[in-house]
Amino acid sequence: MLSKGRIIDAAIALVERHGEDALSMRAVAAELDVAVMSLYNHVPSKAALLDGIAHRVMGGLELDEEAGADWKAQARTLIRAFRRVARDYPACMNLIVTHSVELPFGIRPIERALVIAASAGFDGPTSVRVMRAIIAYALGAQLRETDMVKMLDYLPADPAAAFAELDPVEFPHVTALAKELTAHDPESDFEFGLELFIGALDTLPR
Amino acid sequence: MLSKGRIIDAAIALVERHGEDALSMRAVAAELDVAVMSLYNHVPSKAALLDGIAHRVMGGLELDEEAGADWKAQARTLIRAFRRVARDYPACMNLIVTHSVELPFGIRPIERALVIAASAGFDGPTSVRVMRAIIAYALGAQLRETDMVKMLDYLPADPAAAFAELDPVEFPHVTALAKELTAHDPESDFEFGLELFIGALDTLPR
DNA sequence: ACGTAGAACGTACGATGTACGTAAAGTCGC
DNA sequence: GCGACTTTACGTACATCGTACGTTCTACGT
Repeated sequence: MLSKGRIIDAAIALVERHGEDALSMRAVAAELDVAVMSLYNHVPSKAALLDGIAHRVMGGLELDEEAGADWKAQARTLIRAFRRVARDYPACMNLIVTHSVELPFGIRPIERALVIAASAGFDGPTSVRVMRAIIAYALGAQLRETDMVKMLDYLPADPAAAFAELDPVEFPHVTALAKELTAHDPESDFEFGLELFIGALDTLPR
Repeated sequence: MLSKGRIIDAAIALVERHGEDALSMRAVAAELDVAVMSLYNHVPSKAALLDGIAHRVMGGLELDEEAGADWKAQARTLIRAFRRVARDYPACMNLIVTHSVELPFGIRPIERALVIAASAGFDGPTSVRVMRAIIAYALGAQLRETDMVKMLDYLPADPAAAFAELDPVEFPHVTALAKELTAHDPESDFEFGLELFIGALDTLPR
C-alpha cells in the first residue's frame, strides 16, 4: 500500500542519492514501482511533498535538554543538533533551505530556543531577536557551505592557484590568502562563528 | 540589436516585477520582442543568464572606503552596502542566494572584507574565518527574511493569533511572545545581529 | 450479492529548456 | 561590385516536468 510516509521516504532517499534536481514526481513513482498519478492520492502536490520532506527531516532534531548544563552549553547543543541533521541529510537540507518552506523548523525548536534564551536572562523581545540572529547564521552557514562546494567544482585542478594567479597589486589579500580561501573545513568554520555568537550574547546587557 | 546586457536587464526587470518563477527564457524573449532562440546567441544557457543577473546585481555593491573611519565603521558600511542592493533588488537577491551561483560576490568584495579585517588587526586565517561568518549571517538573514514574508502569507487573518492559540502549557514562550514572533522589521532584526557580530569581533584576541 | 469508497492507473495538456537547421544581414578581400 | 564568410535572428522539434481528468480495480459494509 502506498502512503504519504512511504512517498516521503522514497523522495528523501532519491534526493540524497542523486541530488535535488533528480526529485521529480516521475522519479519518486519509479522508486516505488508505482504509476506517477498514484502519488496524488496521498500527496496533493509537489510543493506538499517538499513540505513533507522538510517536516520529516527537521523532525529529527534532537531537542532534549542536558540536565545541569548552563545556557551556553544548551545553546551550543541545540545549534549543533541542527548541524547534525544537516550532516545526515545534506541534500535535503539544501532543498529545505533554498525552497523556502512554510514553518521550516516547526514550533518546538522555536520554543526550545526561547526557553534557552530566557534561562540566559534575556527578556522576551530580546530572546526573539537573538533567536532570529542565530537562525540566520545557521541557515547562511548551510548555504555558504554548499556554495563553497560548488565553487570548488568549478575550479577543478588547483583552486588555490586560481586565486593566487590574480593580480597581486589589485588583490593583495586574496592572493596572499589563496590557500586559506580555498581550504574547506565546514565544521570548524561553523564552530568559529558559533562561538563568536555565543560570546557576544554573553556580553549583552540583561 | 540584442546583447547580453539587454537580456540581463530584461531578465532583472522581469524578476522584480513578477517574481522569480516568472523568469523563463520565453518570458525574457517576449519582454524584448524577440524569438526565444535568439537569446541563445548571446547567452549559452539559462544558468549563464542567472550568473549574469548575479554579477550585474552584485556589481552594484558600493565598495568605497570612508576615509578616517575605524574598522568597525568600515565593516558596518560594507555589510550595509550588501543590504542596500538586497533592498534595491529583493527578488533578484533571492534568486542569487537560493540558486547557488558561482562566486556570488566576486573577488572585489572579498578583498575589501579582508582589508577591513586586516586593519582590525586579525591575521590572515582569522580574517578568512571572520569573513565567512559574516557572509553566512548576511546570506541567512536574507533567506530568513523572505521565509518570514512567505509565512505571514500562509497565516493570513491575524498571524499573531495563530501562535497565541497554541497550547500554552506545551509552548509557553511561543504563545507569550506571539506578537514579537510575528512582528516583522527586517532592518532592525538585521542590525541587531550585525552589532552582535561586530561587538564579538571587538573582543576577539588579536 | 450488490453498491460504494478509495486507491491505482493511463492519457493528455500546457509549460519549460534547448539542440538543430535555416535564412537574412552585415564584413572583408579583391 | 562581388563572392566568401561570419554573425545574428528565427522556427521547428523534442524531452521532461507537474498535474487535471476520467477510468478501472479492489475491498468492504450491508
